[in-house]
Amino acid sequence: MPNRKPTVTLENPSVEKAEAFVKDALSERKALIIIGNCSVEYRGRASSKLEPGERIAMIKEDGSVLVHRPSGYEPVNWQPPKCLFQTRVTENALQIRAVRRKPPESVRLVFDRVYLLSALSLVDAGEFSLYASEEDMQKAILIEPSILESEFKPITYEKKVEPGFVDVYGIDGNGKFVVVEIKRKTAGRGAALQLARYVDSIRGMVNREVRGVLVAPGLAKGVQRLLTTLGLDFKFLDPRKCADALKRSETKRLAEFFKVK
Amino acid sequence: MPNRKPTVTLENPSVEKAEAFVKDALSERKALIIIGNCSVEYRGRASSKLEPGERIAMIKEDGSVLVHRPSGYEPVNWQPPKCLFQTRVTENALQIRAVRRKPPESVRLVFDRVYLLSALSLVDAGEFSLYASEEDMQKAILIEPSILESEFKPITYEKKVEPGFVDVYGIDGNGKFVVVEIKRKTAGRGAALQLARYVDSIRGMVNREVRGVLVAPGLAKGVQRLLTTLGLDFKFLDPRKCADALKRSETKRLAEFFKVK
DNA sequence: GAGTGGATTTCGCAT
DNA sequence: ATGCGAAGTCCACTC
Repeated sequence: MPNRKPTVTLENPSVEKAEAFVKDALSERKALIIIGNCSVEYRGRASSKLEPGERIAMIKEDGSVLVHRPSGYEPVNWQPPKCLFQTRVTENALQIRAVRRKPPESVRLVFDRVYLLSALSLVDAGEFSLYASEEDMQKAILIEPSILESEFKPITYEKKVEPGFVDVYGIDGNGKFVVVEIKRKTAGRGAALQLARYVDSIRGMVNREVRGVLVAPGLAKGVQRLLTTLGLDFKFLDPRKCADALKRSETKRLAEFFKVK
Repeated sequence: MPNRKPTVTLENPSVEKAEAFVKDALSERKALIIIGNCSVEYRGRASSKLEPGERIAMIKEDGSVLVHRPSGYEPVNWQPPKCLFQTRVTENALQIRAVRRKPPESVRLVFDRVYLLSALSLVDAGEFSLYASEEDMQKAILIEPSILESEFKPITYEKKVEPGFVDVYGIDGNGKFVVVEIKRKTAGRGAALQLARYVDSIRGMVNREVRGVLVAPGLAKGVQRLLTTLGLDFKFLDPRKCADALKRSETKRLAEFFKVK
């Protein structure tokens, strides 16, 4: 397509022009942005009424609908994908009804004024990848302990109150007790000191040698040295790798493992 | 403001023009829509990377950010309100960073092409009211049984598998057992027949007279007659009224009542 | 400020 | 198709 136009825009159209434009865009399965003064009614699992005001409405290619106020992260009204649309002009207002079955519900937008209308033909094949959160890193280690170190056997795990730390306890190949401290970002001095405290407190409780391992995708400057001083180990672990490990493990096994939680 | 302009729009601006426009809009706390080819990176509780593609980005007056692909109800990337922004041009691309503390996270949008840019000064004071869902109607009756009928005492309630029906059981002022069938919309023949079946099955289990009451904001044509034939009662109950009842009852009491669930 | 429960949750995955 | 659990859930409200 040499002459594709990603956006076709109309400013301050008459209600009639807007109707034609919207009908056209919807029939071509284009995404649509409508900015104007509107009221909204919803009927379905619940009901709602939104008194007139200036908002941003978005209809997407898959038939989802979003009505956004000028503030707030969440849409004030919406409809999930696969809606069917009905557009018409009533009492000099542009009316759009979005209906879906299962569950049966509908949203009706009534614009008495349209400021901006834009039909979008967007091409988006970009891959989206979400890397592991801290909790996921913990999961990955529990499921595939070898990503920490070969022969490592996790015993128990714990979710700490303090943000930024999630722990795993286990036994290493030499029978030593291992305390694992996980950090999803570059670990600073605080992480090392925190871990040192845990190791110390556990030394008094366990009848074995105790090792401390700091797990993170990187170390801040000087922390490596601090770790050595404190007698702690460090294991480089990229969240991406954890994400991979989680993907590898069948979800089933994962679910079973964590349903105790 | 006699000459307010709700939307100021720029089509296919150069990256430099876009930068100036965005900085301006952000400094004036305007809402902003940016449509173009972009990649997105997120770092925070987790991390994510979104490869380039054509998307709709929205920055709202409260500093929330939404990045929408042309399909899907949910934003692919986002940031809740109260973000701080940083805008600049790097390698001929418009870069916008939205940062927030607590939790510390950031989203970076990089547009190498902007198709449409619109700064919005929207006025939206319209009130939003959400009326009761079917479950809410049930709650309302349990909390304030008098909205069903005076002297009604709920005993137990049940959430049915079938969509569209939620039940309450109780005793009325004459000591009769009452089966309540709730419907949030105009009740049809099916509702009446369904209720009749329940009443019948319960008559065999309870050592009292059993009444059936259909609760709904309206009846389809001919259903009133059917109810009479089946010996069932009808109670008009507007979801709005239930919503009011819920609002009246302190949330505390409500929470306590339903934490058993 | 942290913890808790609800949502027109939505979404994905297993049954 | 249905049900169950997770989410960068978000959000409102209690402690």
